[in-house]
This record gives sequence, C-alpha cells and structure tokens, in this order.
Amino acid sequence: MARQVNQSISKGLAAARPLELYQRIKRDLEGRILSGEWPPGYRIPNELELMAQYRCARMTVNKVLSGLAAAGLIERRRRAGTFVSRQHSDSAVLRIPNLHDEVIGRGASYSYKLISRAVRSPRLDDPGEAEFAQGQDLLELGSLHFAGERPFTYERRLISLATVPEAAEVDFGDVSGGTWLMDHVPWSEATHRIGALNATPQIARLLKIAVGEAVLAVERQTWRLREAVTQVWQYFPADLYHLSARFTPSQTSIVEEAEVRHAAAPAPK
Amino acid sequence: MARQVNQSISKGLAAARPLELYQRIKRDLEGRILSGEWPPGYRIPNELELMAQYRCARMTVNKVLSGLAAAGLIERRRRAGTFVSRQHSDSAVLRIPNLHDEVIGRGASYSYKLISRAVRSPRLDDPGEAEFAQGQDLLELGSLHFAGERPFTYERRLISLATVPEAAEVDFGDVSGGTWLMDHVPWSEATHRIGALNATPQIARLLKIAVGEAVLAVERQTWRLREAVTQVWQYFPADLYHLSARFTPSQTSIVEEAEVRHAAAPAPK
DNA sequence: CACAGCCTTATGACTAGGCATAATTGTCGG
DNA sequence: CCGACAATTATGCCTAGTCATAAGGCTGTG
Repeated sequence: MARQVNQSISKGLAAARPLELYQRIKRDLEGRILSGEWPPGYRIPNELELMAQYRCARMTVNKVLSGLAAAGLIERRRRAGTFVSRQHSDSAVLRIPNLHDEVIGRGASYSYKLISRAVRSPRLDDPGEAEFAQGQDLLELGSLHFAGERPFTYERRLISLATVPEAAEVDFGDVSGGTWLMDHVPWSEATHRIGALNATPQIARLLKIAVGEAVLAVERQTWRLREAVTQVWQYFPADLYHLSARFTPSQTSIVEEAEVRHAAAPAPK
Repeated sequence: MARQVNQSISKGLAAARPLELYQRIKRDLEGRILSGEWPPGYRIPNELELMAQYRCARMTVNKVLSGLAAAGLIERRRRAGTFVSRQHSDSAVLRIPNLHDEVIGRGASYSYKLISRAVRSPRLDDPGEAEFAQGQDLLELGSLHFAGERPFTYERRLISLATVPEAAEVDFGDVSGGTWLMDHVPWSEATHRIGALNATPQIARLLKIAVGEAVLAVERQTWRLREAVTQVWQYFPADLYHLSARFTPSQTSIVEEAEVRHAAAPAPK
C-alpha cells in the first residue's frame, strides 16, 4: 500500500501556495475548458486517467469533477463519460440570450440582417476601445434582428481580432456575431450594463419606432480568460422586450432569459 | 482537432435526475443556512457529526462542505471548524442593490420618503397577487429615494405578511422596505425582470421628469425557501441609473451592482 | 506576571478500493 | 433483415480509514 507521497511533493513544489491540491486541479481543468483546449462537447479524460495524470487518488479527482459539474461547466453521465458542457456559456454562468432561439421559442419567425461590416483600427480618441483592441484591428458589425416583420433589436458589435483572428474570415451575412461567437469561442467572464433611453433618430429609424420611444439598452462585454472577446450594444423597443433573471444560492440555476413580449408594455399599477 | 462530440448534451438542462446523495445533503445544508436556522457565524457540526447524521462516509460530507466553501456559503478553518459565512446574503449569491449604499457610495446625499403605507387584502382580480399573498394580508408601500435633491427611484413594494408577519409592526417612515428586509429576512431565491418604458404622468410627476422620458423599470420578487417574501417595482430615470452585472464561472464573484450616473446617458455611437 | 515557544489534539485533506449504474454490444425471435 | 431484450463492462459514486495541519492550551523562562 503506497504511502502518501504526493503531499510532501506538493509541499516542496508549492510551498508559497497554500492552495489545496483539489483546487489546483480544478483551476487547471477550468483553464483547459475556458481556453478552448477542451471545446464544448469534448469528452474529457476519465477519473482513472486524471488520477494518473495528477498523481493523486481517484476521490480527489472525483471531488473536482463533481464540483465542476455542479457549476455546470461539465456534464457527467455514468458509463458514457464526462463532457464539456455546450451550455456553459449560458446555463452555468449567465445565459446570454441567443436572439435566434428566443424569437423562435416564442413562435415568431426570426430573421437577421447585416447592415454593416468593417475591419478597422481602434479609435485613438476612445481609450476603452484601445484597451479592448490590444493594438490589433477590430471587426465592427451592425445588424438588425427581426421577430416576424418587426425589428426588435439593433445591435452594434465589436470583435477583437487580437483574441479571435479567425472572425476576420467570416462574412456574417447569414449568421449573427453572437451566434457565431457562442459556437466558436468559450468565454469565462462577462459584464453587463443595462439601461433605458429615448430613441434617437437613428435608432428610431432602424427599429421603426417613433423618436423618443423608450428603448432598453444592453451593453455587454465578454472575455476569454483575460483577453477581451467582444463588446456589444443592443437596443430593444421597450414594448417588445425585457430581460429576466433568476437567482438561487445553489448557483447551479443562474439563468437569464430574454423574452419577446407580445402584449403591450404593462403599465405600472 | 479530432474532437469527440456528444450529441445528446444539447437537448437542454438535465431533466430531473434522481439526485445523488451528496447533492441531497448539500441541499439540506443550504436550506438550514438560508432559512436562518444556522445564522451567519454559526459553527456547523463537524464532518464526523454530519457523517453520523446522514449515515454516510466522511468523504461524502467533505465533498459537500468543500463545495459549499467554494460557493462562499461557509468558511472552513483547520482545527477551528466550519462556519456559516457572514456575507452570503450579498456577495455569494447576488448582491441586491441597496439603494442607500449605492447613493452614498457615489458621494451623493441620500434621503428616503415614504409616500404610502397600507395593509390590505390581495386583489381578487390579480391572480399573481393572490398567489403571492397565500390568503394572508399584504403590506403595500410606496416610496421615493433621492440622490441629493433629485428623486432617482419611485418604488412600489408588496410584502407578504404570511411570510413576514413582523413587518406589520414596522412603520417604514425612516427605513426603507428593502433595507429592513435585508436586515431581517434571509432570502434564497430571486427573480428580476428588467425593462424600459416611457414615463406615465404619475411616474413623471413623482420622479420630476417629463412625461414620455425613458424610465428603467425593475421588477423583483424574492423568496425564502418556498415562501414569497416581497415583490417590488422600481422606476429609475434613464439618465440617472443603470444596472451592471459581472459574471465569472468560478462562482465566487457573482455580483450585481447598481450605479448612479452623473453624466447624461451615453448616446449610441 | 507576561510573553514566547512547544505540545496536544481536534479537524480538514487525501489515499485506496469496492459498489451501483447505464451505454454499449451481443443475441434471439419475428 | 430488423427490432426488442439481455449480458457486458466502462464509468461515476460512495465507504472506510490514514495523514498532515494549525488552533488553543501548557509550560517554562525573563
């Protein structure tokens, strides 16, 4: 029966780090998933292989994997194996609404129209944009999303070609930036800013509403590890859209969903 | 890259699996913490005691506790024991913005004014309200929150006296409903709905803005375990307020914060 | 009496191995 | 030839028990 060799090893190597073994393993696996090395749907090594790889006991690996599964990053099925979740970009952390699915789910027909597409250098007068671009070029997209005949989102998006150079090869005429990114780039962090504004003439024209109508504005930025991936501004007519979010402490069911309203905006009571 | 793809994952969230043992234990412990049975700072039974209580192995308990510690609900210290975290009501789960702190944090002076306070029975013509009240009376509050001289929120709130009967004794002239509830009722679940609307005459008058100005509307409902606690509608002038949220998969830093804007609303670029 | 350092021991982290489960494969009957 | 059912076995889940760690007490010295 082998003695516990590993503890003394880890102590010698990582004396400065009080991090527990299973936390280091967890970090490592998270990194592989979020970096894209293990893409969504990938079957990760089983407990026995990981055990050998990290020179630890099976139960330690199991603890890590159970934790990641509870977090929604992976899914485990007996006999089948452990797979990187496809939805870790939505269910695990925050469900970034996929406009296509939202509209279809409400029974309306969805269509998408690309308005503009340009590769350009970041504006020097915009420090936020400069930091986002990291000295590389940006891809800027403007698009409209329709539910039935009505436009329900105008979207302006920046994609960092420093982080996602392959986006430069995509034409985005048929697939929206959000959909393409969700399928190709796992993200690890996101910030949202949600506000309201009165429709400017430009927005009113694009959304086919009156100037001054209330518009819900969502600004979102996502990162993969520490690299900025995309930044997007979305504008919704107030009577067509609202965001909803549900939070529970188990942290497994944090979900944000977007709904397309069919009735008029509910008046305050 | 030779990627092994699993097809059945994309079918959506797991459909009510039989729930493993350690997940049941985890739920149970969460319940005790969130219900207030184990208040913040409480030292929970050690692994040996829990092992006996749940008739399982030590490692199973350890897995649960490690998970809860990673989620931030508890804190573990060798030799000292395991304690319920003091901050689980804000940082661990979701920080429900406390308007008072938000305003003060921005350097503006905060004031609060109660407009109306009434105990009443639920409206029979509102099924949502009936379900919320559970046959008991409701406490309805209307209030304004000011940043400096300007009103920046009009808030209408319902409190379920079935769940929080002691709220009937509070007069809410000095302390807002949200503040009082945060200090007295731990919550375990919350839903948000966020939208935009043009100011109605009533809202415009209260917020001292023009009729038709864009307003950010937040509807929030919270539960303690399965019992509804409160339901609130908040209306913010669009130029004064937006919500922001930051998400990461490590699950430790899920935070939502509200900011008071000082500049005008950023125009779309 | 106060403080520092050693010692005890409660406590959490880990190892080792067996059990239960369900996806796959094989087999039989229509 | 195809579908339903059973056997197989890879895989995740759980139990049992050992080891390292650090909080708090104890002892000895200034």
